[in-house]
Amino acid sequence: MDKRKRIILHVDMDHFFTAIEERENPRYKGKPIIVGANPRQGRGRGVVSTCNYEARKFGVKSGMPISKAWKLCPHAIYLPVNRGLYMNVSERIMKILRKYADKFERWGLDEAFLDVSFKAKGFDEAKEVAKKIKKEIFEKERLTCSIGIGPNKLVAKIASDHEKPNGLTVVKEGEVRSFLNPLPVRRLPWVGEKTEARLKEMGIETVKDLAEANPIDLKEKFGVLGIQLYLMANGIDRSEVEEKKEIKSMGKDITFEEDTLNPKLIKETLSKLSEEIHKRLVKRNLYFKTITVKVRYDNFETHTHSKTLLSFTNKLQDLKDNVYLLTKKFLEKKRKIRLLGVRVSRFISSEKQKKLI
DNA sequence: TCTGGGGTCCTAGGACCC
DNA sequence: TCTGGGGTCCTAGGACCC
Repeated sequence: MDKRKRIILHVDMDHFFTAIEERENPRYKGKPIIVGANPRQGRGRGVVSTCNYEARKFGVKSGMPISKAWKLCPHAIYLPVNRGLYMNVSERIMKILRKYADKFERWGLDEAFLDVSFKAKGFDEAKEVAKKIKKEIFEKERLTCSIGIGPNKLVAKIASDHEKPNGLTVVKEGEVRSFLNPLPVRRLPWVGEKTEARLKEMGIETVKDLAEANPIDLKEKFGVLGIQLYLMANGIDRSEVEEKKEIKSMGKDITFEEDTLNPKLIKETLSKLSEEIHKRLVKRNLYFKTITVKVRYDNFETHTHSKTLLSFTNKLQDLKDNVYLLTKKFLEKKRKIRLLGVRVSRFISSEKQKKLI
């Protein structure tokens, strides 16, 4: 085990999707831009994926229903999610970032962790590395990012969010406690709406409250997460920066424009979803074993049915047959369907599969 | 004639991340 | 206000094996 103190950077691109759209279309500059579902004059059913700072001035936020965004800011420029474009830009940025790291971990399209413990001797040098990174990304891609530096991933991640956009926040070991203590628990990773509410019931609202809570109580209430929460609140995070190796599952969901019971539409949609997933499987050379179908009814109630096959397959027909079979169970309910989803999991690579035969 | 204990796999649901 | 689509991980019960 290496005893050297760790120095971790978290790089977070500023409002990534809308920043790319602004760059590609200079005439959008200075105007509110919202990337997400089609607003359909306020009748759209998706959510806001990303919005720029001009749109945020009107109260628009990511994750918000697109219909609400329309009410707040009808004159914004509404754009669909151009995932292919963002993925290309992301690839180039990750390539830049990787050069600066001893160890590298991509986190979604627009974030990454860099362990620079060897490349930088101390936090001051790490700060210089961060400045270089920002400079190179801006020169090559005309995009800005916010960077947090800390003794572990947890602190780096929270630090990158501290000052945005185009921020740079350094939190050294000795400063971790005073940095974290005043924050609301919601700022910690894995604390979402539900966990925040349950903590509040226990009288825990700030990170300081959580750090001073009884870990036994937390473990009882939250299981593994309870221990994790206690450690995080005390600034402890030993998780390594490491690139995730293999994908665990692959799926596609579709929300209908209107809730439906139309058997023809349902069958066609299931076919399309299966075909899309099959394409991605072939591209990655994967065989799968488990199929899951997801249905969301008109009242947002969501259920899944899944089936594990006796052996691995990569055949489209196997996928479709099982998807239809699993969906049948849902259709018997005669309730209108809002969303359909198909997911496959438990993979094996084609090379390994061939060895099995 | 009332039944152990450990391990693994499968299924369903739910919270959370970006 | 009315809730996307891409994922990961955890929990809990039941089946099944030895």
